[in-house]
Amino acid sequence: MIETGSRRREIDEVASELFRANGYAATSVRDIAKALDIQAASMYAHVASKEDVLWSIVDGAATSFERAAEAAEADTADPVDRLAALVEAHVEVVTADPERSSVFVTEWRHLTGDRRAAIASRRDAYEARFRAAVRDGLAVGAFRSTDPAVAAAFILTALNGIATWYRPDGRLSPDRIADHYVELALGALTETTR
Amino acid sequence: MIETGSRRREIDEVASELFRANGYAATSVRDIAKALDIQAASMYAHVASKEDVLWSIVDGAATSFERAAEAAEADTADPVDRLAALVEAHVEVVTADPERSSVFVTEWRHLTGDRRAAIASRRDAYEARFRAAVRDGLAVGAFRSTDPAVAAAFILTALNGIATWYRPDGRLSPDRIADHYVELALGALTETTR
DNA sequence: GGAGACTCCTAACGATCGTTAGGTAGGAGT
DNA sequence: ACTCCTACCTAACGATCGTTAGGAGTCTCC
Repeated sequence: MIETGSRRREIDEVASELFRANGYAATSVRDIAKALDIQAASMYAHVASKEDVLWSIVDGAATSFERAAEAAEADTADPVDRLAALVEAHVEVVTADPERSSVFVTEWRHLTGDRRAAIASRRDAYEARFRAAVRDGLAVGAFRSTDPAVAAAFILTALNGIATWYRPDGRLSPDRIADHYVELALGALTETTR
Repeated sequence: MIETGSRRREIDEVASELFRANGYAATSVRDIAKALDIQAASMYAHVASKEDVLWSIVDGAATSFERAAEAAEADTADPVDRLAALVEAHVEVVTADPERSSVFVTEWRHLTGDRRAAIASRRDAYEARFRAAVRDGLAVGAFRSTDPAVAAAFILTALNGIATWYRPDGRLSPDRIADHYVELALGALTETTR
């Protein structure tokens, strides 16, 4: 077998940090091994290939986002509340594991073949949740007239940016960031007094 | 000399496309040369190193953003109008050259030494323009109470996302995108009726 | 105490990387 | 005619890449 052991998890952790800091292509297997104080060849007792490490990280992050979004949508019927819950859930996932999230957002394109296609469509399905919330909000007259695709892209890219700059020891707690982003995202869509 | 000739500009164009599509680290000098139908070694008649190509692209893009922001700020005294002008200018620069802009946003970290530090501080100065507009808008009571740093990051990362998905032959014209984003960005900050 | 899983080692493979050396052909300016 | 410049070539350099082969300790469970 090749997928067991706690070492496997350490590899993902260390690799996430390196991939976020330097990018997947600029990080060598020897870099990851060095951070674990082992030889590069020893990596292959735990992993079949470098791309497998990326896949494991990206797949795990994608699953986290999907599960959080599902839970957020489950107990909110109102479109506005649903969008707020989606934003909050996204912030929570990102801040809970910024390395993994950042790699998911920026490095998934280095996957090849079926895996890349699978992530591309899962990303699209995830974005569709936001588009649907915007569309439904428009339908009930809660949001100012706008293009759902543009609005969803606006909000989602803003959310993904958090993965780049967030640091656990920073000035802002995950909760405060979530509050801010919910306010900003909903504010962008609701009627203004101007 | 090494910096003249129109071939030099073609290198930047082709390299921008490849860097945006595959990333700097995953793009070889031979890839760029192949797209120009020349040998890899022939690249070095025009360019001193691979990093020089990245620098030329990133420096050019940074200058474009700086100039556009300066012009946008020049003829707008009101903070709200100024933020709107900054957003509009940013969208214009991105849509005018999405490849270059995308490389600027995502690949600048592969620069090394002084160049990397210089771009980091220029990026920060650029972001400071947005923070200042938000802060000034708060001061005159035009914006809902918020954290200027968070709000600026929110808007800027949303703006930078355009570089990733925008295609000149897409559904939306640069003008329509600019209008949408101005509306969304200002809406995020101004008082709502809720 | 033997088996099997887990972890890591040294050594090396072929491929590809950025880059340099040295040379050639054609055009422009004198 | 001569020289310079631009633009490209072939050939090759040392380094580094992801990965494989083959072996060996340590641990747990029967």
